[in-house]
Amino acid sequence: MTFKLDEFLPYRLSVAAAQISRRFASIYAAEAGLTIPEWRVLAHLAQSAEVSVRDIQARVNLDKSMVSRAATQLEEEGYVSKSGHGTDRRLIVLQLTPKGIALMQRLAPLAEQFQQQILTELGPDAEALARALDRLAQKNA
Amino acid sequence: MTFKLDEFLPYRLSVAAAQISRRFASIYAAEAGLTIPEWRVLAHLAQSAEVSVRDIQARVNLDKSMVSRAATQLEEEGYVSKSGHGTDRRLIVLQLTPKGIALMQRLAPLAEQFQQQILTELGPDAEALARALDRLAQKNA
DNA sequence: CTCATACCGTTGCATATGCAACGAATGTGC
DNA sequence: GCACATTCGTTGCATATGCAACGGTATGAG
Repeated sequence: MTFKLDEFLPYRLSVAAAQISRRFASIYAAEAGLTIPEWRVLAHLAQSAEVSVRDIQARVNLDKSMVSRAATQLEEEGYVSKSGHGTDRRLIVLQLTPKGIALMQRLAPLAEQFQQQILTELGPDAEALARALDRLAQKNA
Repeated sequence: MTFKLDEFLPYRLSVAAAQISRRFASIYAAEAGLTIPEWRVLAHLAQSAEVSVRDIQARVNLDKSMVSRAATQLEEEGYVSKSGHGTDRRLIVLQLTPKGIALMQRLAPLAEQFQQQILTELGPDAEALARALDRLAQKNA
């Protein structure tokens, strides 16, 4: 039996990602009581202004039901507003409220700081990791 | 608002890992009807001979309840045997049955082939990615 | 020896997740 | 203009997941 799980790339990638997600999740959970899907939707809106549920779903690798529920939750908490699209009434336009913008301004530095810490841990291989993730994202598009 | 989710490392790592896991999961699901925890337990036993639930839990970043359920399922399917530990009767010794070994001999080449495909997609950055994952694993130990 | 404490694996339970179906709306072929 | 297929977001539901508590066992202090 020659197979070594410890040397299997998909496995190691999965473990590393889960651990890092968990570490960071504890940060924004403590700071704002957000779940992972909520954080992603919020952060995506911060970079994309006005988007539909479908736009987020496509980019974030999150089921649309999850995006929908996260958006509803964020709306109830006052961070996000939902409005109808002008010409296509199937679409919903999501955007941050002032309160949502304020929250992101509080969270962005924490995210930046966390990322910086990871980059430091990675050292010289950080750049190659970034390129590798780009390649994987493209191949799975 | 300057935060860019697309450039946020934890997020990109998580998306990439989820996509790859999903791709590979479809392979062993089709081949043997295994779930992700089952695959991990099986693969871990393939490299570690006799281990307890706790050993697996510690290495695989999987809740012990999940390991326990996966082990029970694998036992029912005849891939794994459970036996009592000689001196410490709290422990359970898990090991592959001949049927389990045969299954791993069938799956290992598929895993190898899949990994090879990923490495090809990654190109020259594959090595750096491996080193980066090593560093992350150490930091989170 | 005895009691308190810690550990192991299992199980119950509340929550999270993903798939499928649905109503509403739009687009398409004829 | 009209059926028919497709898309959007929501919701129902079955399953997966993670935490906490439990019974059983071992360990350590006194």
